Amino acid sequence: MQVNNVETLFQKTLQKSDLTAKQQAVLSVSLNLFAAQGFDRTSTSEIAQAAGVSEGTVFKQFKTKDGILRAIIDPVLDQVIPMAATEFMTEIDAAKITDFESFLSYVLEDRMTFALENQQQIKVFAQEILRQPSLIQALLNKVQTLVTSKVGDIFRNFQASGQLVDWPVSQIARYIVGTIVSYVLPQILFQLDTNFDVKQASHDAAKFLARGLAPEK
Amino acid sequence: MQVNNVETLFQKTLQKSDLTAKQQAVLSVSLNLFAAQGFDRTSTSEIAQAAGVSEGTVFKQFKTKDGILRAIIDPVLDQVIPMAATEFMTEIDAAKITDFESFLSYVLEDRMTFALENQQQIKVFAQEILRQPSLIQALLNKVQTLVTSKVGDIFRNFQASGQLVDWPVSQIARYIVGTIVSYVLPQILFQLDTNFDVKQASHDAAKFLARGLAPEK
Amino acid sequence: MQVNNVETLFQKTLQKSDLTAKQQAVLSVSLNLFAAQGFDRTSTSEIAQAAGVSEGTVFKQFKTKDGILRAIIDPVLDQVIPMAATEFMTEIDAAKITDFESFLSYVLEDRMTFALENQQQIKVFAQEILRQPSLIQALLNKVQTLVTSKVGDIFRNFQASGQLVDWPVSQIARYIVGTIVSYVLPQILFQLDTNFDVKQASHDAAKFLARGLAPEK
Amino acid sequence: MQVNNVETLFQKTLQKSDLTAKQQAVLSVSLNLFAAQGFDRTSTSEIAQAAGVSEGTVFKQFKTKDGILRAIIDPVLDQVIPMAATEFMTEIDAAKITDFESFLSYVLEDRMTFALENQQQIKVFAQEILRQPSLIQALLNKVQTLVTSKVGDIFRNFQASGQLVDWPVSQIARYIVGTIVSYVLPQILFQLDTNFDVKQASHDAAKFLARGLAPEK
DNA sequence: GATGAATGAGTCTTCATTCAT
DNA sequence: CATGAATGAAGACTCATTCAT
Repeated sequence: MQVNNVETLFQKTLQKSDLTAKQQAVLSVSLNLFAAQGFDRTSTSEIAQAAGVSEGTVFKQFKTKDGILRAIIDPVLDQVIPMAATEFMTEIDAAKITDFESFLSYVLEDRMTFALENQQQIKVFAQEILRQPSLIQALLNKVQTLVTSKVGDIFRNFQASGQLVDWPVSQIARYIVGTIVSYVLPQILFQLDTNFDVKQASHDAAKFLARGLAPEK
Repeated sequence: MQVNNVETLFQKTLQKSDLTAKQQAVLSVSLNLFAAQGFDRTSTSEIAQAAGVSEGTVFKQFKTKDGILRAIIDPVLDQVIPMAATEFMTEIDAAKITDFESFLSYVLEDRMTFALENQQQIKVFAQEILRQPSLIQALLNKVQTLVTSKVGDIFRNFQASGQLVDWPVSQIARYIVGTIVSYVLPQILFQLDTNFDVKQASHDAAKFLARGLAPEK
Repeated sequence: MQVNNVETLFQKTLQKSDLTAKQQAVLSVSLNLFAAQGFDRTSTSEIAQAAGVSEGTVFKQFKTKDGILRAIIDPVLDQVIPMAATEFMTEIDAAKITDFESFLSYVLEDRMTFALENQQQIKVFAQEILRQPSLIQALLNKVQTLVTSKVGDIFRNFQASGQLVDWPVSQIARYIVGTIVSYVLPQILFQLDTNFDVKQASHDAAKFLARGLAPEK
Repeated sequence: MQVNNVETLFQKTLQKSDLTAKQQAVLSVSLNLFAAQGFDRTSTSEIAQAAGVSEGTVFKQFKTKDGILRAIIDPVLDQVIPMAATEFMTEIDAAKITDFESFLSYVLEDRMTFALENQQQIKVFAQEILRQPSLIQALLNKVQTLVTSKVGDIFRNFQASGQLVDWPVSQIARYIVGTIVSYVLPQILFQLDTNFDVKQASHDAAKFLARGLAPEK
């Protein structure tokens, strides 16, 4: 399993861009500060100081404070997420898993790991979504064409093989996502970076979901 | 079923307090503004204007802007939530539901309705939690003593009657809460106040949960 | 002769308005600073300091720096100028001067005195006009209806009595204004507040104009 | 009649100087921007962009922003104006005009054309003079030695031939300049580049001035 | 000579908070 | 208790200027 780390991909995106080392530092520092204390509670002078640059430098590149936020969010939305989604779909295909519970276990572990490894970005996104819910639509749009059809196919396969109940795709997806969130959100909120056993958690959750989503006898 | 509406309870709490009409207006307006645009993006002058009072009045009673936030959150935390929890527990007892799926259906409908009727407060809480996760601990602490034992008892009853799998209480609760959230969060974020069928949703979710949490054969 | 002093009228306008003493100080100080060193070269902190108020006070009332400028220019445009024009017209009527050169002498002295007594406002206006010539149109519009017809009547009277050449009103006015400007502008620019003899100047200029504008034999 | 165009002379001066093409572009662009929107409202980065050079280049040659302004004003003051004045004086001499009104007509047309063809420079000068009236003294000083004596001679000639009233030179000059300004200033301010008939205007004004300045009978 | 990233002092503006009336 | 003018610290942002490449 090769989980996609947005952070890593994000860094690569940065380096590909023509940003100088200082500008990259600004973005990197801003991400951390925004995640830790929120966009509104982070001042540009704070960013400048933490990045070791002058305040003018911050604005030279990003024009406005919102520009910094966009410079963090947009590439994730435009490049990282689609890239990660593609990789994820490819993996699933390659894994050729025919047992639904194993499939779930695989998916859950992958996505939980993904979420835990990208807590910062997720926190920034979460804050942003609270004040601008349209963002989630933008995010969904990016993934939709790719995922929807693919996920639909997979679900239909499992339904055909008698392992998945005949409910709408959206409903099934809802329960799966809800379950992932129920594990991941507390971790992110409380920074319980300690001994969270992803393997155990995904195994438990897969068992629960597999049975809740088994076909009605 | 008598769902507890925080808003109503909140208003009652206000009236019991010795706040003047203007002070109550300040709190009421603040709640709406905080929910709609966030605490940091709401200025005290905006509050004053919307409440139809002078800027000085806003501070007369609450001392600071944070004081307003606390005046909104604390009573909910200290009085409303416990009160609601107590009522909820009493209801459950009174309902004397012995069928687990029916029980779930009842609980889910009740809590979904509760959440949908208190979107404002929940949004303010959500924002506040993102920047101060300890709040969730405070909230849990308030409910814990009351709920934990009670919920534990209930779960153990259903386990004893062979309707509920023998997993830890926390894990079972996690799945139930996760499922509720998966229905309620999108509604709150996107303000889809239109035709959301709580009855249908709780019925579907109850079925899913009942099977996912059925004892292993 | 009762020359209208914009400054005095301006002060009266201020006092009639509901501005506090501090806000009036802000306007008064701004007028002087803008005149002395230009709008762009005057910082709001400089204004605050000179007015003996905090910087916040400056913005409390006028919202923006441009708001201060408008608070200086607009009342002059909307109230003072029309008022002054009316008074001026009334005076001319009352004077019942039938000799054209005497009339010119009277008018020139009056307007020169007016200009010299309101150097500050004129300087601010001049600067503003250079970057926003439409202002002059606004000014003309205020005075036009009142003055045009009146001035036209007067000129036509003098033409009828054979004392004024039969040129278009606009051309005649142009020469008169140009002559006034040729005396007044240097005074304002160089602050030669010393011994400028308005009486002598207006007498000389009146003689020049009366002959230049005498009917062709 | 060969009217002197400062712009052309200015360009020649530039080319004579050892400025590179880029530096010349900076000056040329600065002149236009300063005239259009004022010195203070024009940023050096704006100049750099409009001139198609880097921000550093702007300062390489002229050291400071004020340096650019001086690089525009000084050559005009030091070389262009004197050169133009000399040419003008030579022309007048060569024209050998003995009729005062014809003389005025010639001079007025020449200077009006000059002013209209150099609106940009004049606007920059006007702005600069408002904040630094000493500039006008500098300008006068440049022209004075040359013009004063010459103009004095010419006036005295016309006075001797009984065509010009016996007033001080400064007063006569004042009326002539005032009349020119009364025609030219509105044109420059309102950019009425359309059909302004210089010939007609100078003819009208010459007639007015000739009579206003005729000797007293 | 030319570049443009970097600088940091300075600008306008906002806002929570105070206090005399 | 209520008012709203006043405060001043802090914020986002601009811009002339420098300097290493």
